Amino acid sequence: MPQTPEPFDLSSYIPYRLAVAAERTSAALARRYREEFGISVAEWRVLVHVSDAGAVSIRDIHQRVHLEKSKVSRAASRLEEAGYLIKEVNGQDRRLLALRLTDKGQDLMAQLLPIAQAFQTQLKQLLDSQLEAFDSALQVLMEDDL
Amino acid sequence: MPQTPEPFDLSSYIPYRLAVAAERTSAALARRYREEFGISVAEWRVLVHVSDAGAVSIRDIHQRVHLEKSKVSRAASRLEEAGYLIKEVNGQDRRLLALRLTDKGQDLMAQLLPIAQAFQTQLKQLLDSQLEAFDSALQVLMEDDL
DNA sequence: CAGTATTCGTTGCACTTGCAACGGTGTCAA
DNA sequence: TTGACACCGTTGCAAGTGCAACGAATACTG
Repeated sequence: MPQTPEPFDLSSYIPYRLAVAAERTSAALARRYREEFGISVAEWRVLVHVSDAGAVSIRDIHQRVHLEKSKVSRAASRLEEAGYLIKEVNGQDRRLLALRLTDKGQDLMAQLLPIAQAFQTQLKQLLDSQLEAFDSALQVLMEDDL
Repeated sequence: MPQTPEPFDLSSYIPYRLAVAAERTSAALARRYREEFGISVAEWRVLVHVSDAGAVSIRDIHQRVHLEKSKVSRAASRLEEAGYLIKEVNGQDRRLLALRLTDKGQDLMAQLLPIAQAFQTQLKQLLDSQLEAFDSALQVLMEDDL
């Protein structure tokens, strides 16, 4: 019996499908604001959290938005250099930073958020009846031990 | 009316959820063979396609497994250097390469494939009743224009 | 044919990434 | 108070990445 190296169908392999779908989705979103605003995905996540939560530390962002702390640090530095946010030292604990949006940063978010919302709406329409199951599947993959 | 910068919940944002789920899944899989076999995700995809399709070109792999051609080229070079595959020139069209697994490469796949299959099984069990909808949602995200 | 255009895989380059290590700061117990 | 320890953000470094440009090979066109 020849040991056929049992064919493996990558295109039905969940980690692969997930990676491709995520990459396409991120790329589609990035297209919508990278060229116009020069914002990367990492910077986008930092902006969202700072915009939402006010004065946050690098560590806060790291924990909340699933980014390496060095990635957060560098994204924040780029955003600071671009004038979208400022870094202050936290008075309570001087190891911590307190990141805040500048006016320019708030203007930026006022432009970015509608784009992001529209994309979310588009995706929801696309997924339609599968949305609910899709979402709870993602929840499992985001939280369970793998 | 103060223009509240309408809160944006990143944790319910599909591109974000998808990215996190994909990253966790890929990381979990990579853990299972990176340390033991020293194989990256790109190399894994190349291996799978070469293992499946026999003598393939860089371009074939590029189109089939969603990898930049330079990424494929470099992954293939690493795999060649590690002795898992060989590059021959295609006799019909000498611009093309024909990648093939070596015996060592086939041995490697014989070890990797069961691990990959087991992980797929684990994921299917985890997703369970949502699996079908999840899969067709991924199909949409992989194929439709976004 | 000759000459141009196209395709293939590689590579140079600038940039990003992950990881470990670092200095600066705070905590806690002796 | 002092010393050991833990935590924060940054950075050095090696490796990986995307993109454009390249030489080699082939296809096309007149």
